[in-house]
Amino acid sequence: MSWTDERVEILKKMWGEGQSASQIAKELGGVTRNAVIGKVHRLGLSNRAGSGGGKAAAKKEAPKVEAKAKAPPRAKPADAKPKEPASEAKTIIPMRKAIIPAGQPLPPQPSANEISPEALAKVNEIEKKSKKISLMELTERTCKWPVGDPATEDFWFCGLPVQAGKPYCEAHVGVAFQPMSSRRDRRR
DNA sequence: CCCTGATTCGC
DNA sequence: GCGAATCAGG
Repeated sequence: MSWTDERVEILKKMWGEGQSASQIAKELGGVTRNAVIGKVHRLGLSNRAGSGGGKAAAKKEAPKVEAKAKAPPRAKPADAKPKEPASEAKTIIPMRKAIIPAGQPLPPQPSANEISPEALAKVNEIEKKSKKISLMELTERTCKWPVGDPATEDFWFCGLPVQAGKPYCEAHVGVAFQPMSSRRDRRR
């Protein structure tokens, strides 16, 4: 496949809409996300926040001139801390009080100190689908949200896949961490 | 592990 | 110009 005008247009459009490179690649077909990213760069629109008139694109220099040989030195931290989730903690629901050091800006203060009903409903749903894994089955990419009573057999961990470095699945993240604000409006 | 974009460099 | 391999991060 080659970058025809049409394909480039689609690329520009989708990239402008904030679509990810992989999504664009998938849409276009015949190209990988790397190809898309490469093209984006070549087109000079890598920075989605195009400098509309001013060239303030001062990025940090990356003097990494690695030899292109083989066997790159992969850093392996080998760091594994299983944390300590269940322990006489029936109600682990993190309640975020006002533990903010005074004198801070606190820009987005939505005065909503409750867990959104949506999030709760979501949790109820996913808990049905939860994998009910045990403590030992927890990995870095399984939701560590505890469900049930640790003192009984009715206890398990959600176990659903987490996304980024978060300890919980998407739904539980929503309950654990108060969203800065309800984001129900989408710009488009 | 999944994902994201950024960069390099042989082609 | 192209994009796989790699890097860097969530």
